[in-house]
Amino acid sequence: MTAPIRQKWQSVRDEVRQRIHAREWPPGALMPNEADLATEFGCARTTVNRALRSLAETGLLDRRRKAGTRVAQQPVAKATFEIPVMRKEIEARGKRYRHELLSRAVSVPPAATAVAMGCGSGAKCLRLRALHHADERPYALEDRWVNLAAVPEARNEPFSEISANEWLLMQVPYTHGAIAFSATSASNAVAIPMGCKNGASLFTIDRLTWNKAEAVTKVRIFFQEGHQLHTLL
Amino acid sequence: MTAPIRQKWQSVRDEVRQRIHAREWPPGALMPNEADLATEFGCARTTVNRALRSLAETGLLDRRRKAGTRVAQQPVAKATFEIPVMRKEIEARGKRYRHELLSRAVSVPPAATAVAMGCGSGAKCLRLRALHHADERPYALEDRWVNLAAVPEARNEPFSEISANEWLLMQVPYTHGAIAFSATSASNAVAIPMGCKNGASLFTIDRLTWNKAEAVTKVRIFFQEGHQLHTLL
DNA sequence: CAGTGGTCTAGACCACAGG
DNA sequence: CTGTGGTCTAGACCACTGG
Repeated sequence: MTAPIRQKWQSVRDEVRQRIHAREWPPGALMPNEADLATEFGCARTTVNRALRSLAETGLLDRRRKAGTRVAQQPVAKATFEIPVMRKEIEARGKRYRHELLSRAVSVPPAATAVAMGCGSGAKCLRLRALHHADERPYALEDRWVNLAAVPEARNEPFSEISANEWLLMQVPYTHGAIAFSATSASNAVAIPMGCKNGASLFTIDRLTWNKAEAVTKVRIFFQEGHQLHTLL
Repeated sequence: MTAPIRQKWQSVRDEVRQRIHAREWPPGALMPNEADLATEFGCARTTVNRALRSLAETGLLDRRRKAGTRVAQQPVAKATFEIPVMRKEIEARGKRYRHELLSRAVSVPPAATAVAMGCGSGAKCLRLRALHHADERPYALEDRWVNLAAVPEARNEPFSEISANEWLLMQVPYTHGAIAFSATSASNAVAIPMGCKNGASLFTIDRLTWNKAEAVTKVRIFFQEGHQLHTLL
């Protein structure tokens, strides 16, 4: 069923992976060098290099100059998650998306937030709280701070029609960010709009976004009870 | 402070990223083709290809044959997490690691588990429950099913000294797997060994591991209250 | 059909770190 | 010092797909 792999570097990658799984090259073993493998596989060294590099990126191989390439002793699992725009995530599940702005106000964030964003302790930020609905059922609650020093245009944007989630992506480029996953217990302020019990266990994403040296936005998203984030290894 | 980038493909990647952030190539815009960029940057097309490929992998670019390379309209954030062996994770935080086996029994898993693992409904599995301690405080609770048809050696392994986590990694290769993150509410069976309140909100990882067409193990790990999983974007 | 990205090659030079 | 991976090049052919 699966189409045969035509690309040579993928064949090499698969063959190497195969040998590792077959214990031909057990964990910790030193593999032949690139030039020898290229000869054996009848291809250019560049091709072997690409294959081995891709395996090293997944953590299966450990490569060092002069020391050579070794099979990792304890491969560290690397899981890559895609964090799509909320609208797309919901529509991809075949549900209808709706965005509801709960509150919008300019204020000075609490000290902990200001520190995390690295903006002055008296800096004005725009705070937005919004619900993302899937088929009219609350799917996620978003609690966001937007740094007005970095994004002055946000002051004039109502965010009633378009979610801050999407608006920021369109308007403001970002250079880097940090993200954290955790589990939190629903407080009243969260449980009431979400329609879940107080104390319910909610999957939570915290995300901080920067543009150069300036924090753009900090957002915490609470997902409805039972929400899971999946991926393949 | 940061060492200058010597590799040309990284310079090209950074320059392209720069232009995108500067709106020189706004979202949706069509970029010049590889050959033209190679001329402009004074390098081989291969080098440009590697730079653009790396940007496409992070979701910033959208590349299609004949259609060319475009800046993504809504870059999908991709977060990569490393899921290390529990021992290393704890020791990396400067804490002392200890593994405690709570129970070990051979039995037939519940239907839902058997289905998820794709083993026959009457298949014998080894069930292990264990605590991972950090400085003698419960750090995570592991609830695992090991498919004895795939790993018969596990029947004779006590798992008192070495955790199943590490033993399986050493003994059994795997070809692929699935992983899911969620938030669960601590039942009594979890809360008591973990020393947290019943109903506490716990970050939870479910992981299913396969070797070829055979399920090797299914594990659910509950982390102590407040646990976070971090990464950079 | 034809333009674009995807890949492969043979050869070269270099940075790094082991011995 | 020397072997190894990391990178770069110039050129080539190919697969895919938009027009």
